[in-house]
Amino acid sequence: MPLNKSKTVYALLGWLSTGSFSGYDLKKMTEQYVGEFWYGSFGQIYPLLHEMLRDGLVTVQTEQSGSHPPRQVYTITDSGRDLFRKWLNEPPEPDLYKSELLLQLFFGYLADPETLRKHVQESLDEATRQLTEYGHWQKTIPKQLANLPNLPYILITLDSGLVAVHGRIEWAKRTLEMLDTISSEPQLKKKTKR
Amino acid sequence: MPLNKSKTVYALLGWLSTGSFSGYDLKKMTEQYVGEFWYGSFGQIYPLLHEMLRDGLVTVQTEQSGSHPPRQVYTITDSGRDLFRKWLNEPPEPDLYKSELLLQLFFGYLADPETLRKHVQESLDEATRQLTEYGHWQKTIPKQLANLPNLPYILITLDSGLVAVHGRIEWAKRTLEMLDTISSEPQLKKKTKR
DNA sequence: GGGTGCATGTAATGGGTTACATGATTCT
DNA sequence: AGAATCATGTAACCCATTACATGCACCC
Repeated sequence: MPLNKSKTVYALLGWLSTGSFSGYDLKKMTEQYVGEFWYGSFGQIYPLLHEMLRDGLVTVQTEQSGSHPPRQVYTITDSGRDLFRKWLNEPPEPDLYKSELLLQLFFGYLADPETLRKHVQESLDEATRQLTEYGHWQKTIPKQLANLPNLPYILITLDSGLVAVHGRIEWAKRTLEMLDTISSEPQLKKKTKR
Repeated sequence: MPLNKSKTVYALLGWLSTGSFSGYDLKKMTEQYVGEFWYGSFGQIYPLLHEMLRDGLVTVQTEQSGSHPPRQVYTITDSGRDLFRKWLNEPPEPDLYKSELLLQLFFGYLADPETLRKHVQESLDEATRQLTEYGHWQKTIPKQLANLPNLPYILITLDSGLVAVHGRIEWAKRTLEMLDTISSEPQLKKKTKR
């Protein structure tokens, strides 16, 4: 249903409206700063940049750098800026969310309770790991990007991640307890046929 | 990166392990009960069912029904049950999440603050609407599905949805306030060139 | 009369991942 | 010595959406 037609173009234009970058840079920055809610592989980004060049949204400068392939550094054009601004003010498509874990839990009565527990535990671990990472961002971002005009907006998206992670941690803990009570209830306990 | 190779097959097998259903039924049930974290279009489900039939995971019975195309009612086979159970105990791939709204907010300093506010407000409205819907489910599901063995598991996934919605509401309210303070700060206020 | 729901299906298109190819440099 | 990082790109594949085709029944 939602979210297609390579909105990733706008992620790239967004970065390019703050400076000139190579495809490699753009991939890395996207991963680091917006990876929680947006991403694109090299196999997607490089062809996209070529299309953007063809459509006059960006220009390239080739930087010879001795070894490895020369850096192709892209710069946004006025027409690229216009398109980007137009998109910024358009209504966003609804979020996209899919979870294999929840699908398994929904039909979980047919699964081995211990295995299920293990997967929820792993989800909790991952969320906890992310929480400490967010704590790190909250400390360093205001210093690193203090000069960028979009600092308050970055903090908004950071907040969104934090709320989501807190929620997942809460839920996972509650779910672990629930799974314990389920598997200890004798009438629901699985038996190998006797 | 994550989540492909039509795990949707398992959503279908999940339902079919509780009874026999047509493609149309499966689409509707999936939408209603697991739509928050899983979905598939008709254009995906019908061909999938044909493949599953070919692979011996299900059988069909054709129900003549006078008007409209005859219902193709699918029943899971033992081999289908085996495959489903195997999947249930396999580690799930990480959740997939994408948000165009957050991407716009991240680069929001270039946007019209009022428009951005409007989109966040719409997200808040949608979340609020979902909250009342969840309240409805919490009341009706225990009665409707009391006989199903997976009731406690359904409540787990419901809880997950509730936590997420509460988080989104919290965040949206906080974000609206933040956007207000940003746009009222004179040094950051946008000006049409004078 | 027109919209919605029932009911199945196919075809075109597109979006995106994964894998591959290449190869020097730097860190462990 | 071997892994990771820098750096760009192409091709195969595949998953999924969208649009289309068909047509009856029911409700407003």
